[in-house]
Amino acid sequence: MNLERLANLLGMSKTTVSRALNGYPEVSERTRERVLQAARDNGYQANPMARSLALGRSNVFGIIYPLQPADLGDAMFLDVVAGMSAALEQEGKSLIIAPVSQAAELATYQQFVRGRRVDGLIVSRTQVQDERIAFLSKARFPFIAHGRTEHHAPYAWFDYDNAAGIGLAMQRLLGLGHRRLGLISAPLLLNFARQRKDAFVAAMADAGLALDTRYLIADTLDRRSGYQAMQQLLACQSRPTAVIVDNHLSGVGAVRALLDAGVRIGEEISVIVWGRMEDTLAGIAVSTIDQPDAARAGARMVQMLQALVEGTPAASLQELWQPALIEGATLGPPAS
Amino acid sequence: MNLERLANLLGMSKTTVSRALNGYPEVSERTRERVLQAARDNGYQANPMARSLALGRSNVFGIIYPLQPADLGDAMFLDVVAGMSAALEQEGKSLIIAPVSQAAELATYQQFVRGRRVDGLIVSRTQVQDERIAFLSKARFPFIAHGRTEHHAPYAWFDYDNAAGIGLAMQRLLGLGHRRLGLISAPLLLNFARQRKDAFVAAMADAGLALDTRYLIADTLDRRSGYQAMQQLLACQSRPTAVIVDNHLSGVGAVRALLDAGVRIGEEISVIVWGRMEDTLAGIAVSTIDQPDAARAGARMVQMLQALVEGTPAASLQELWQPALIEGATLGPPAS
DNA sequence: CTGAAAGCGCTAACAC
DNA sequence: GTGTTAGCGCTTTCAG
Repeated sequence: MNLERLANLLGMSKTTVSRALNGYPEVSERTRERVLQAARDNGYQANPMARSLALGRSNVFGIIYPLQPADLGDAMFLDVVAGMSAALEQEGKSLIIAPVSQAAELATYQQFVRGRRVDGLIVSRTQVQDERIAFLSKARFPFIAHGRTEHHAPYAWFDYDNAAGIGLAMQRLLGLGHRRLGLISAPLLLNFARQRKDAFVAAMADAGLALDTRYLIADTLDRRSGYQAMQQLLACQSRPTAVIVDNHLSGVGAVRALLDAGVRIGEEISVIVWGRMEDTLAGIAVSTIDQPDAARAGARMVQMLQALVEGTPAASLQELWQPALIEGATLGPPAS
Repeated sequence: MNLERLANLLGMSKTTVSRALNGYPEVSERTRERVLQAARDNGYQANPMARSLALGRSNVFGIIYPLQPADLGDAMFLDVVAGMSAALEQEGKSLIIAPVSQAAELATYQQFVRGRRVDGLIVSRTQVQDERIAFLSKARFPFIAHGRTEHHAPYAWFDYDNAAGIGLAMQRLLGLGHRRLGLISAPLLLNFARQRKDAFVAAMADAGLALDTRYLIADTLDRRSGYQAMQQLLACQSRPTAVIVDNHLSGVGAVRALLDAGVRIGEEISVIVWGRMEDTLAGIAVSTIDQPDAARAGARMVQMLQALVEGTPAASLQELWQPALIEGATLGPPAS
C-alpha cells in the first residue's frame, strides 16, 4: 500500500492524504478522520526511503560501533543507549547502531556522512585525539561527542566531570589519612582515562604527596586486566593503602583480586571504583564514583543532537554533569 | 556531489555514469576509467536513499534489539554480530541494530516490514512461541531465526543442537557415576532453555534416574540469578553432585557461588556450563559445552539471509551446528 | 556504446 | 480546503 493507492481509494489527491497524515492544519477535520481511518485499515505506512529522499532527513540517528573492545558489553553504555532510544521513540524517531569491524570504523563514518543515512551521530568513547571528531567537524555533520576530546573548534559534547569525580574520591581518601594511593586506569588514549589520571596526579601534588609510579597502572578495560592490575599492586614492596579504579569492569576484576587474595577490603586496602558496580561481588558494597541517571543522560544527548540538527550552534551544546561519591563498605583509614 | 553534477562535470549523461559506477558491461573501458577517477576525486558516493528507492532494496540487514535483558552484554552474541558485520562489509552491505524498548519490540518489527527499511532481519533469542516469527512469516518478510521455535510452516533458522549438547554433558556426568544431577536453566519461554531442559529430563529418564524437582531451577539469565540458583542447590538436604548450567552468564554466577561457599569444584560438585566462560574466575578452567566458531556462525547466518532474499526457499535454509564438550577442571566422580 | 525519459514514493510550492 | 506539478537522486527501459 502506498500513498497513491490510498489516495485513489479515498478519491482524493496524494497531497491531501499526505497533509492529513502529517498533521498539517489546513485540512478539514472530516477529511483527516477519513484518511487516518483508511490508513489504519489498510496498514499504510509511509515508505521511509521515499520520505527521507523528499525531506532531506530521515529522523534516524546513529551510533557507529566498532566491535571488539568489550563495551557493548558495558552495562552503563547499554543504559545510556536505552535512554536514547526511549526518548527517540516518543517522537517517532529512531536510533540505529551500526556494528563495524574496527578496521572499517572511519570508513563507515565517511559513508554515513556522504550518504546522509542518518541525521546525526553520537560518538562514544572519545579519545584524547579523536579522528572521528576531527572528520565530522570538518564535514560539518551533526554529532554529539559522548565524552570530550582535544579539539580546537567548538563542538557539541556531553560528559561527566572527570576531574570533579576524582576530586571527590581523593578528598575522601586523603581525609581518611591515606598517603600511598594507587590508580588503575583504562588506556590513556581514552579521554576519560586521561582526565581522571591528570586529576589524580594533580590531587596528589596539591596534597604535597610524591607520586609513586608503581602505583599507576594503565590499559585495563575489562575484568581480567583489572584483576591483574590489582594483583600487581598487591605485589608491591609497600602496597598502596587505597586504590581508585577508573572504570567499572576493571573494578570488578580488581575487587575480585582482593577477595581472592584474602585482603580485608576497607581495612587493609580501601577501594573506590568509577562506575556502578555489578551484581555478585560476594555482597560487598563497593564505594563508587557514580554517574547518576544514565538513561536520562542518553535522553539528554539525543535532545542535544536534535537541537544541533535544527541549527542550534554547537558551542552552546556542551553539558557537564556531576558524578557523586557513593560510599560503600570499602573505605577506612590506612592500616599501618 | 550527486550523480547529475558528476555527469555534467564529465560531459556525460547520468545513465552512463551510473552504468560505469555499477559495473555494467556495456560501457567502454575508457569511459569507465574516467568515471571512476572522477568519482574518487570528487568523493562521490551514491545516495543510499535514492538508490534504495529506485532499486527496491537497501543492502542493509537488521537486528531489532529489545534493551533490558542484559544480552547485548552477552559476549557470545557480540561475537556472532561481529561475524555478521564482517561478512557483510566484504560485500559492501551492512548490518544495523535497532535498539528498542521492550514494549516497542513488535511495533518495530511492523515498521521495518512495512517500511522495507532493511532487506531482511535476524531474529535472535527465539522463544518457544514466538510472535515475531509468526508475524514475519505471515508477512512473508525475509528473516533468519537465530534459534528455533515452535512454528508449523517452514522457516529459515540457524541453531546449535541443544539436545546433543546436553547429551554430551549428561553422558559424561553419568559416566562418572553421578546420580543426583541439577540443572540451572534460563527462562523456559526461551527455546534454547526449553530444549536443553527437555534433553536433560530425557537423559535422566533414559538412565533410569528419578527426577528431583528441587534440582531444577529456572529463570536465571545473569550472574546474580545464577549465583542465587547455585546457593539454592547448595542448601538442599542432599545436594546434587553435579550441576549443568544452561547459559554462561548464570554459569559465572554459579561458579562464583561455589567458590564463595568454599565448595571444592570437581570434587564435591562437578559443573558443566553451556557457553564459553569469561575471564577471571580465579583461574578455574570450567568445563563447558561450547558453541564453536561464533564469528563463522554469524557469517553463515547473513549468507543464509541473503540467499533467502534472493529466493532460496526457507525450507532449505535450516542449519544445525554441533556443540562440543570442552573438559576443564570441574569434573570428577561424585563425592560420597 | 551512449542518452532521453519514465518511475521508485513522497513532500512542498503554487495555483484554484 | 484541495489539487497540480515539480522535484529529492537514483536506476532502467527503450531508442539510437
